[in-house]
Amino acid sequence: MAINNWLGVQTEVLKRIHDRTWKPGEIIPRETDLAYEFGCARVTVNRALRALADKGVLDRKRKVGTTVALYPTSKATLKIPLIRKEIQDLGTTYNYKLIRQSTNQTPNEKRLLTHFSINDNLIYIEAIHTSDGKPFVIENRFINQKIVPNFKNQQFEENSPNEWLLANIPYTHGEINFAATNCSVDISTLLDINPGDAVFQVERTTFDKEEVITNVLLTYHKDYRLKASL
Amino acid sequence: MAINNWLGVQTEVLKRIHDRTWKPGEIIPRETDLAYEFGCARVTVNRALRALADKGVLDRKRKVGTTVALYPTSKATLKIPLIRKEIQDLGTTYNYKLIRQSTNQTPNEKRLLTHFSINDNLIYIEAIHTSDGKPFVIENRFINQKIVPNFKNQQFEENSPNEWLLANIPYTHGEINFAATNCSVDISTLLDINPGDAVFQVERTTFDKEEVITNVLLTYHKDYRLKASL
DNA sequence: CAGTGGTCTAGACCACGAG
DNA sequence: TCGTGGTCTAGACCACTGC
Repeated sequence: MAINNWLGVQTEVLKRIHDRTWKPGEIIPRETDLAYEFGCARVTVNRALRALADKGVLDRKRKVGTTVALYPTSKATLKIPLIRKEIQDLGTTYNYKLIRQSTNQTPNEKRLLTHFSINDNLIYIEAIHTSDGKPFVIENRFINQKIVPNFKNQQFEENSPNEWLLANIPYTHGEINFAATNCSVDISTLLDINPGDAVFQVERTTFDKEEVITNVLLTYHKDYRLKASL
Repeated sequence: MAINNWLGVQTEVLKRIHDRTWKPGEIIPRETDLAYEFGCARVTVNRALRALADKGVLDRKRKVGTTVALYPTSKATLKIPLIRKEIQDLGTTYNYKLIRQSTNQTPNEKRLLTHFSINDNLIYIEAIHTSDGKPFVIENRFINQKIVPNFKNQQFEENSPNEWLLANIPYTHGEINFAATNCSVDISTLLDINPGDAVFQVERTTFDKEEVITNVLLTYHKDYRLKASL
């Protein structure tokens, strides 16, 4: 009869939320009581409830207790795969091509000034990733030149800077923005679509503590869908 | 000298990954050894490493050991707030207005057939959420009529169906899709933008086990940005 | 101050999976 | 087979927070 593993406890708790034994906003029994009821250690109950609180299903507060969250739709997990892997997972052939590369750039777009200062030296890279030869996404990337001291011009000729950065430059955190834009003439030519077509853009900035490592703008082909799960 | 809490262990591990004592792809010492080195219990090390594995920083495999992930950019957390809360957090006034509502609809769009079967009875709702009176997002929602047995026509006159569903209909999981589209004439009129402008769309479907509860398509005003963190 | 969750410990056994 | 992470237990003390 005893539930003696944390996943079992989690399932039972979810069941009770689900059948409305415990309703949204209501307080549920304290860990000690649940442990007694389930016939397991309090730590086991704690692990189960903590996991649910992480997911946003429960709210926990010391001294007050654990309540069923009023609005559990709070968090979604988004897997951000390597572009190469994303394309290969579609069963198609991946290809990377460098379009343009330059050094000693200064931030020349508004969005960059959020992250870089006006005198920063940046490496600029423009590249395209293709799936079975068809344009998949355009990459516009700025890299803080300080963090690539021995930069060579051949560096990103063959390989995506993203993969090189991930393997060589550790980061502490990052920001991502998603948006929709009417695509410019330049981009539409590269993606082989019409100017003005709506395209999905992802802007990602990664940091090493306070310092910006890189800022990248990815402009996807127009039928791209990003998926996540709740 | 001892590190005797899991956050401390986590910090130390991150430090070593960061200063490249442990490089991407490399195996790190086993839990027992780290516990001995840090002077704490193995469970404490386990908790720290498990948390990092959840974040995608480490890969763990039984019998093999723990390795530093090659491509740590794997997961981002995305907070999906209530629209009302999102608007109120901007410091603006929130308003909800029902545009149209009908019952006994059948799935009439391709995307719906992924989730509903052709004979399902659905409630359809079209509504607009405004921020200081300006259009913010259009909501097109289908609700499985089976799960709202006592549906009244006034139900969503004053309040967003989303909030009602969250508080009253429990769900087990959901899917989210993000896309960019050129907006239609109808939508552009509602959002007060030009037809063809690129708009950000979020399609969300929630399930109660295998059964679909609701499918909603949110079409945001054109300058909307969705943010997430790594 | 007192009640609740948060965490640590030492030892034990289990489950997966590489060889 | 057997090494590694995964988990459980019982008991203890800590930390936050409402009263």
